[in-house]
Amino acid sequence: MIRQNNIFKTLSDPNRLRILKMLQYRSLCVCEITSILEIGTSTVSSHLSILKKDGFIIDEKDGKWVNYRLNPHPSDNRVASILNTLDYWIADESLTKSDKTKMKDVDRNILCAK
Amino acid sequence: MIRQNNIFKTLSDPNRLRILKMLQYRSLCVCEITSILEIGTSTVSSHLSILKKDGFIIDEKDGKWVNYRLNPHPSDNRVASILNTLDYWIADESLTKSDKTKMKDVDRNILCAK
DNA sequence: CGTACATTTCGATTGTAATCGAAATGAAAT
DNA sequence: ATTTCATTTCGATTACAATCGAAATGTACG
Repeated sequence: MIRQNNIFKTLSDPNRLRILKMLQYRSLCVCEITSILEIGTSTVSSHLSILKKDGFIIDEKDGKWVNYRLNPHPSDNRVASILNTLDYWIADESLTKSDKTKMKDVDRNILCAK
Repeated sequence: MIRQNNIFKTLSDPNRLRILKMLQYRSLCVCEITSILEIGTSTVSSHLSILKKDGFIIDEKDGKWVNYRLNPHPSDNRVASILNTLDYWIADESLTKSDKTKMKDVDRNILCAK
């Protein structure tokens, strides 16, 4: 099997879907996402680079932080379609709901300093 | 990670996408699909059961054959959306084009008898 | 009912993606 | 410029999905 440039592949991972749902509400830095998903920082970074490669998200440097947010102008129509109707495609189940709750309490200044 | 009832997961495999594209044109039995994809029969059967489980396709018994075709009435709205605009979501690249060509020459009566 | 044959199920193998921890990178501040 | 700290990259491990071949199932037909 040859090519693997499949947006469905990118959307097939539950943690990547959780990230997209979180970024609906506001942009987040890597350490915030790490704290909410409770997986390793390097794993989160890897997921973010996959989402970025396909144009689902963009990154913005802010000092020592890197903020990620949903891409407002995706070049791929299909990516734009998904992002415009994210709640239609990705159901709001218990996990994404609790992620949302956690987002309110997350503070990168407290959180990310070990 | 808990749940894995993800239609994107189902759509993430290239062979399953090829199957959906082929079924756009007409229904096919397992041995025809096997011959076109050039992978094992049991593998094809497994892909078909995954596509069926999520409601992308249905099966119809026809004697010793089982014909598979696109589900005309999916209960999941997202599945219906994908199937209604399949060419939008799945680009028609070289592989799916050659699959289409092969479909014309495939005859289950010649093909499936070893 | 027994043979033929399409399909499915099962068990094992292989390939690939997700994950982790450590090391490297890069930016800010002292 | 050196330290601090967020992030990324790298290498290795683990988990899971795709694949295969063999055995089981089910249906038609003689």
